[in-house]
Amino acid sequence: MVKNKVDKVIATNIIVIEAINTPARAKFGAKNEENTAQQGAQLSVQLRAQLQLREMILAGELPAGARIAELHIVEKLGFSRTPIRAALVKLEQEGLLDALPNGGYAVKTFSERDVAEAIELRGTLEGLSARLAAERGAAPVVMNEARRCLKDIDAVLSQSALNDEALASYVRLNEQFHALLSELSGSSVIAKELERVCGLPFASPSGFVMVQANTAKARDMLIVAQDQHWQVLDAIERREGTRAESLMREHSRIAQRNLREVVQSQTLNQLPGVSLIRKRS
Amino acid sequence: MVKNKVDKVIATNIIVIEAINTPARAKFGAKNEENTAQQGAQLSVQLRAQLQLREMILAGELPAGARIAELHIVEKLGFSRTPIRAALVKLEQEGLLDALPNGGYAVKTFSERDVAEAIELRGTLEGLSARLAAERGAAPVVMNEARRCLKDIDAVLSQSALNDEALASYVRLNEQFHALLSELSGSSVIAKELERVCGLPFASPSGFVMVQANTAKARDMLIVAQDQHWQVLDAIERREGTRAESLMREHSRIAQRNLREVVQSQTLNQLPGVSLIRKRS
DNA sequence: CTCCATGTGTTTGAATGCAAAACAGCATCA
DNA sequence: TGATGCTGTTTTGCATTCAAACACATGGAG
Repeated sequence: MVKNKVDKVIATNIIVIEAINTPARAKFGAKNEENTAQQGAQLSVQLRAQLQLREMILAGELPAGARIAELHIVEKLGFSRTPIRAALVKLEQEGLLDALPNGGYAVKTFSERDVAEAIELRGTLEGLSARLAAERGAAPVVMNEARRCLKDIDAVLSQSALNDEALASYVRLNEQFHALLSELSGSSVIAKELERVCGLPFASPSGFVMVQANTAKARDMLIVAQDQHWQVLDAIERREGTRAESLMREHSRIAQRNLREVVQSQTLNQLPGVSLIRKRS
Repeated sequence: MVKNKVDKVIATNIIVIEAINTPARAKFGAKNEENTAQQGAQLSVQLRAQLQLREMILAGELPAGARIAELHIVEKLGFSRTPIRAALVKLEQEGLLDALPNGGYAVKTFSERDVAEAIELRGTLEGLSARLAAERGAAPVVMNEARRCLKDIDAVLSQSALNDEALASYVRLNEQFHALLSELSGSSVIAKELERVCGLPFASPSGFVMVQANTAKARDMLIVAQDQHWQVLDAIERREGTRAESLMREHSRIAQRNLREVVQSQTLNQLPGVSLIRKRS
């Protein structure tokens, strides 16, 4: 699974942050090309342009708020204008670019408040999904998958100190659980919308998984999150819709807390996506 | 305001239904072209293609679920392939088309359940918006605009029997109020997502406004809805977040009820968009 | 009779050429 | 000195052309 590449940045206070909204969208964009195991080999030019552009934007190579000229991108990526135009349209719909009045695009910037609202939005949608799953009853197979996923997370968290690869496992399993959760409602409409929202920078369920590696505090945070995971499944099983909804909303507030911590510690400009967050509205 | 054209269909039982998701999206698509008063005159070719295509889809001219070949559209609209491709991409992101595995698109079909979920989704998002407005406090100017809008609706509803043009006024004002509501939270992120969801067929706040013209029953329904409008504003003003949220959720269930009635009475196939709703999953 | 292979035609994906519109810079006039 | 108009350059929007992939059909072989 090369796909689950995780960018790690060690900041001053031994804070490890993992931000992985890239894979989620990559899967989305490449939905029809699953047969190509090679990364950049057989994908269509447009898709490659889209992926590379997103990476560049998230890495901050294109200055936030700056106008993007097609020709510059053409020059930079070496593709023709047609697929690049298509990629730009896709990225605009994805929310990473703004369409300018007289043509062209600009790299979108997000205030801290925008990010907070995106997280709130995700919590609300996941809450809706969980409530519907509880009210309608969820498919047993998916429930079993979810339970199994949580058991795996339990196993990862059982160790008292988490190394980098344990953390990577957590992030992967966490993504998986949230994906299963959006499946539990059986609603493709909501699942699609949820997928969209998670594409916004840092709104992804594992957008911030912050760990102060040596202290137990960070692990404790994950323990709390994992308890919420179990309780949500329990609520869904007992058909307690409101409880399930509340739990998912509260669950998303962990990300809110992490967001606050991240913007306070200013040292993290290397993180993919932070360059898009402007300090003050 | 030619833009607010309303398609009216008189069915057997003197049921008048107004469906207007076209103008809302048109405004969205043409956001940067407000200076051009003429309808089809100065708009870019791509935009015209997009609008015409959407109209054709909603009118059912393209068979639901059928594959759309670019060349057919080119032939039909007379534009070149480039702007048509762009329009297709936009319409796919909008949710009216599905991208097929090997290129090309298909007209998306919606089960009754899909539509119900879209409405539920809108209710949830409007609820979130209302709650945030209440918790954070809303901008007084927007609140005043909203109040004024509701007073206008009151005036329309004051007459005991509603003729067609009164109904059209209601629909217009209703759209306006819901737009103001999404503005009240002050969240561009949520507003944007709400706009997206309202683009789905029939998920728009006035997606169904059903009136059995001669009976008082339909007018009473609007009276109820209007009361919810006022109560939401009241809740926001009193900073009662949960109440505001619950009200908007319940408000959306009026649309659910209308949906059920519409699909039961089978006579309405002329309505823009109904052809996309398939009977059984 | 069935199954596989090959060829043709249709369809999308990508590239390039062309024209029009927007922006920047400069010069001229008030 | 400031504002306005003109011109040249850049940039986007649209059309057309070229190439490659897929689907279907037809023919041959087992």
